[in-house]
Amino acid sequence: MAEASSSQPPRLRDIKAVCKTCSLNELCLPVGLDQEDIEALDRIVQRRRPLERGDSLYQAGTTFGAVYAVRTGALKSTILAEDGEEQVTAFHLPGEMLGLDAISFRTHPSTALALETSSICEIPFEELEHLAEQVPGLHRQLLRIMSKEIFLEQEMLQALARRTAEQRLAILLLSLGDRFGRRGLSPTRFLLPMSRQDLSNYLGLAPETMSRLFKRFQESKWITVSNREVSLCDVDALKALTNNREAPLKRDG
Amino acid sequence: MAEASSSQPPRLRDIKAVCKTCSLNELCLPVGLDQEDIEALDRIVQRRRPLERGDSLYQAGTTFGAVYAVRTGALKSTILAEDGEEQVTAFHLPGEMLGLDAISFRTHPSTALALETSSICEIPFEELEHLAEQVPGLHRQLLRIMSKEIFLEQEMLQALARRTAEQRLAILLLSLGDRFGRRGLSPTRFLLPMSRQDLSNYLGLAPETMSRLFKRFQESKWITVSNREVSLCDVDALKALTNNREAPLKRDG
DNA sequence: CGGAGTCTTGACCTCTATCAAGTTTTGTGG
DNA sequence: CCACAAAACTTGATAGAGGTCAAGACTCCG
Repeated sequence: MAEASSSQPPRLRDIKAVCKTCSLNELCLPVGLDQEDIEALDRIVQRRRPLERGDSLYQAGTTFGAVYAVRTGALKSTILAEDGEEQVTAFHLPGEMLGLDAISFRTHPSTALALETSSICEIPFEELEHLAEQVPGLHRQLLRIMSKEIFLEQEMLQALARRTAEQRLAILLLSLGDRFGRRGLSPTRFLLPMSRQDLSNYLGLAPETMSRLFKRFQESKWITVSNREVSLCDVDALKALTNNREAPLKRDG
Repeated sequence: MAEASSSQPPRLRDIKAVCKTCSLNELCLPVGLDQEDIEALDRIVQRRRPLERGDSLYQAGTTFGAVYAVRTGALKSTILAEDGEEQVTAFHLPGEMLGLDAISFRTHPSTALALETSSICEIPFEELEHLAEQVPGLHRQLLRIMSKEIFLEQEMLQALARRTAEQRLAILLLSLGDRFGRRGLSPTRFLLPMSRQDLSNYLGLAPETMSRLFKRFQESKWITVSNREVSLCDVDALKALTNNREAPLKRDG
């Protein structure tokens, strides 16, 4: 993997490092931004001091001012349901953007919390729009990114909504692996940044069910789990699970 | 309710009529488009010949060229799950837009089918983007609309994902009423444009469950149903249902 | 009037939530 | 580094929501 390195200003390197596979990357590449444009984009990206576990990047209800990209660490988005329960609506891994859901109402509908120590890039939205007005193609690229981001999340939700608990877990594990894989990490062996509770909450399951699922998955030799360390041993089996609605789980032992 | 009427060119009236409450309306109003801009926007909007029940507006996999607004009638969006099952992902009522999910990949991820005879406005996306480049503010308005559209759908999915069957139905009925209400129709008494099967499919339930739910809702005096004719008799009760996760359904008789 | 499709109803059974203990891990202060 | 408390996680037993299967009843059309 060739790394662009020394011939570029440091901030730019950051963007590339952070956003190799994330939307920001797409901001630069397909619209043919030249070096100058990229530097302009780079100039508006702010580094923030790292968040500690439990810190919030933004709170639901606060005014929207920027979108964000995760450099390292992980965050969760949560909303407060009408009944007062907290609901995890998304996990954000390195290279991914968050805060896009606030664009329309100029208010964050969700709260973003760091699951572990995380460093974040902040992209002030005013300035991004301003820049986009000057750079042809950047604006439509923004549209495209948003549409995609949203489409993918929607797809995920759809997927989760009608599937059994075990299919949901399979889908999520594969998704996490895939996303870690894009960042150059192992797609089959990773540390879960989130607790079982966050996981089960996200998947719409009881924590107890999560626990039993992990156990079953392990007994079926599909994965290995130890606390937050996960290995996907039989990716094909997991994928097979997600496809057909039948095949509820047959232990052939 | 004052109606703007005769002082405007006919096509423009169409837009206003079609999009009184839909995103297109938002395209015009908040960014301060002047008459000239609105006419330019109006000029790119195409009328299509009406779709009959079962006709498709676009098929999944086909190239994206335009976004659409429903003038009259109703449509459903469906995707083909990996297992070959059709999944209803959305209903589109008069005044609402569809096709936005195709922007990022330039390919329609879903198929749009008319549930009844429907007339549709087509807005070629190329031209819309072109226009947006010339009209300051229109582009960011586009962003906002997309973000909102998507946020709302996401919210709906989230809502459905973790709720009981009966909460899902309550949410959907209220949503339909609300949407009909925005179009000037009764929010409490309307004809369902979709079959029970489509309904249950959309809500992620078995058709049999839908049937039983309608029965229970009726027994509880919350609604009246006769075939596709629905009356919401106790909106408060329905709303109460959607809020708390407890209160599974107590018939106090 | 008849036949296809849609909707309803009933019986049954599985999946997953819930309740209730245990057990392990994590975090804090000595 | 250890001890202890507080979380987090696991495990078992139980019950209920909702899926599935199988008939049966309407509806919509020609």
